[in-house]
Amino acid sequence: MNKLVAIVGPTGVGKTRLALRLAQKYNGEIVNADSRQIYRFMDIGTAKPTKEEQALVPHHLIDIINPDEDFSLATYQQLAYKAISDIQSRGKLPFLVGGTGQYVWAVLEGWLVPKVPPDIEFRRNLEQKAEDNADELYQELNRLDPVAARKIDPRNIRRVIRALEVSRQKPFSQAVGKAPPSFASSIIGLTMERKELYRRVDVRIDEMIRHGFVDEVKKLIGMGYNLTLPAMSSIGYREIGQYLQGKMTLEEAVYKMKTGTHRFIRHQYAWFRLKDERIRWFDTASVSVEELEEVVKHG
RNA sequence: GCCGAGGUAGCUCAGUCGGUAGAGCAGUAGACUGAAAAUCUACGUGUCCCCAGUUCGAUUCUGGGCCUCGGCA
Repeated sequence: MNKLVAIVGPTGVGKTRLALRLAQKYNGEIVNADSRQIYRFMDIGTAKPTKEEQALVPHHLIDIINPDEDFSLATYQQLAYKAISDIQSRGKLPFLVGGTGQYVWAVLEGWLVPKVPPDIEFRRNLEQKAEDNADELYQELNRLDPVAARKIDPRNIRRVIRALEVSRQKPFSQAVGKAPPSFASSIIGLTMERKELYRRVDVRIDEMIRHGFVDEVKKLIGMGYNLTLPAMSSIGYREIGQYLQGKMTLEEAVYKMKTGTHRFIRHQYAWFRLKDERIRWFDTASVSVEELEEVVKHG
C-alpha cells in the first residue's frame, strides 16, 4: 500500500524545517497544506519556505494561484490527491505539510465535498437578505434540510448560506460523507508549550516586519489586490493593509497581527487535538530527530 | 511648589443619586465538508490606590496620605 507522512501542528512550531529534513532523508516530496502559501506574492507574511528551501526538495501546491483567484477546499483536495498519487507513482514519499486543518483532514479522511460550486450571485443575494432577516434564511434551511439546520448555528450566516446553496440540489446533510483514500498515513504532530509558542511567533512577526513585510503588502495593494479578497484577509495582510490606509498605527497593526496569530494557533489546536490518537505528537523542545525518523521508517 | 484631571479586570475605560460592579480588547474552550489565516458560538477574572471618619452598610460621601498625567512656576 502506498504511504504518506503528514506533518501537522500550529503555526510557528517548525513544521517546515522538519519536513525539509525528513523529505531529504527519505526521498520525499512536499505537498503544501497551508491555505495561504498557495498564493503567489504572499511570501513573508505566510512564512513560506524560501526559494532556497524549496530547491532542496520538490514542493507542490505552493504559488499556484494569484491572490484574486478563487480557491476552495474542493479544489485543494483534487490538486492534493493528484500531487500525492503523482509522487507515489514515481516511487517517492509524499509529505503533507501544513496547518490548515480543514485541508489536511479533507485529504487524510477523504471527505466527499458536495459538488456544488459557489454561486456568487446567490450568496450575495442571501447575504443582503440576511442583513434584515437572518432568521428567515435559517427557517428555509430548516425546511429544506432539518438535519443540517440542527448542526449549524443560525447566527453563522456564512454556513447557513452555503448549506442552502448545496441544498438547492440535494440536502446538505446528505451531500457530505467520507471515502478514505487508498494510501496509509502516518501523522506527526508538532507541539510546544503555549506561552513559548506565542513568544516565538511574536518574534517571528517582528522579523517579518524587519524583512519587508510592509512593502510586500504595499506591493500587493499596488498590484490591485483589494483588502476584501479572501487572500488579503489573511492575518497580517489585513492589519498591515489597514495601517497603509491610515486606519491604525504600525504599532497597533503589529499588535493585532500578533494576537490574531495567537487566536489562530488556538483554532489550529481545535483541528489538531492533542488527544487525537491518530496523531503522534512530539514536543519540539524535547524530541530528537531520530525519534521522528523512526515514525517515517516504520509508520 | 501651586492649579486641574485621574487612580475600578492582564490592557483601555464605563458605572454605582451609598446596598461589594461591567463593556471592548487580551486570554480559554467549542463548531467547522467548494471563502477556513474565513465565519460563528460559549466562558473566567476584581483588597473598585491606601488609612481614618460618617453610616446598619463606603468602591461611591468627608478628611488625610501616596502615585500618575497635563498646565503654571
